[in-house]
Amino acid sequence: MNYADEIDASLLSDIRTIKGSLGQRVHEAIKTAILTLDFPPGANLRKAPICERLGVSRAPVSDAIARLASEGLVDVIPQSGTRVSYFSMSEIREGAFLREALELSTASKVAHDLTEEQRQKLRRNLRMQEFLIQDGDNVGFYKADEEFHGLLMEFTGYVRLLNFAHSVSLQVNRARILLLPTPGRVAETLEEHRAIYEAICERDGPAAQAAMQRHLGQLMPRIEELALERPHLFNNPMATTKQVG
Amino acid sequence: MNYADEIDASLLSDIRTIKGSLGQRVHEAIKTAILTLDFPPGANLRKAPICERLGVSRAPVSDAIARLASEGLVDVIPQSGTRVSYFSMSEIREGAFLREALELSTASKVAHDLTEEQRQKLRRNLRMQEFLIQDGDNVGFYKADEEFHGLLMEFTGYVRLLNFAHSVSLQVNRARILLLPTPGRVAETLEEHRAIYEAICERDGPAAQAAMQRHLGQLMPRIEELALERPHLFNNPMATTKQVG
DNA sequence: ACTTGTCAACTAACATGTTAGAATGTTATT
DNA sequence: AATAACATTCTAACATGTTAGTTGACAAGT
Repeated sequence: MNYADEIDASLLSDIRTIKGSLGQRVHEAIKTAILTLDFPPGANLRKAPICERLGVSRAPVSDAIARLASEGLVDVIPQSGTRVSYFSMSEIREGAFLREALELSTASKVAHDLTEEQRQKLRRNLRMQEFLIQDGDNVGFYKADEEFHGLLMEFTGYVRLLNFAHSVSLQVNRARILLLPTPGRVAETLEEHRAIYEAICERDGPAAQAAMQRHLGQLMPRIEELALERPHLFNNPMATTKQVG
Repeated sequence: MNYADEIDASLLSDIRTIKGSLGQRVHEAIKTAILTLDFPPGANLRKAPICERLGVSRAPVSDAIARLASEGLVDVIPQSGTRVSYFSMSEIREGAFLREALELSTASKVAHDLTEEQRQKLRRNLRMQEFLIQDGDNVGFYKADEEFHGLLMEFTGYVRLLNFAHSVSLQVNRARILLLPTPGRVAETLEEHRAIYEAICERDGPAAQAAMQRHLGQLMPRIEELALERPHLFNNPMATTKQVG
């Protein structure tokens, strides 16, 4: 009854290039493998091959697994084993809700106390987005998009907010990686960013929130589609894979 | 240069009464000691006395400390030691911001899709609050207050939201325990809860958010006062204790 | 007095051995 | 054939030994 859901530890990146303690390095390496689907949902995460591949003992690997469990990327079954967690629409919806909550409050606060210097940084970022679209650089645009939201959170003065937002939307982002970029979407995204920017510049908190809400509201419907197209990545894992090859 | 900031492991509760793995039990016991200030900010958290007191080896204690570190209750100094974290106004302000973000989105969503059954539960809770105030039961009121907010989050259908809210406001709550209940405050609180309830019943999302914001806005000013009254609990720990005995 | 360097003591981080519970396959029983 | 008892084999959880980096005290030099 083994669905070939064993991990291939050779897919783990070399931890010697990562900073921090061994525990942190191992955590980082496994996390990357999970997010890139090298370790697919449902895969059995066994310590022995990981230790062998990375050349470390079980202690730092246990440490890393504990971190992954607290992030929700793996499920530890007591006294039995550890498995890469399936995509869960309920978790993803919840993550999207939490992220929206944080982004809305962020937009409101930044609209309230934006400085001129901060405004210029946003302006520059938007110009960069324009350029990257014209250049057809989708990967670059993705990063600029992330940076736009990161800048807003940075401007709140709450230094932990950005990390927090990342952790709540981790499941959402894991699923988002699977979304193929649709042609017109980048241009729309830019327009939505512009609307947020303009509301903030006018110190209009509610308008900034509304614009942000419209922007974020675009994502979930596309992920809901994904769940129908590739059900084997989601729980319940009993669903058979017939549609997609 | 030791400011008598050594822990007294005998203050740890017996872990035999707690459920879960040893790691979870140890975590729970230490967490309680920190939140009750039995382990004061700045205290050196040494493994040996903890192991001795609880009758366990270092492994589950290390596990517990890792959890505490991820919650921000302790600071691990690599290769050196672990200390109970000081109260940090920046962390507390940030926690309050995050909690507000979650509570506002929660209030809005619940106002949107409240069922009659849910309305009745809120109604019952409010009646209980009234009774407890008349009864002079402050501790009971505190719990009913928590339950009120818990109910709202439960009604969103997002099962992890409540845990999340707890974790973000952990630092806020740790400080809140030190606030002495001021006489008129409970009655005011009840009024604020009522305003939230009524806005929600009228399906008025923005009004529910506004009422929630007024409610939550009462807390931080009192904590800011606390920071001035008892500076030795906060960083920086160099501040001398002269005012309070 | 004020650095600077050495050393001893302490601790987190890591490695490894041990225990006990869960899953799975096998056999015995009906 | 279905099922219940059993045994085998996993693994997480736990215990304990080892390593290496940090800290602080004290001594020596300025």
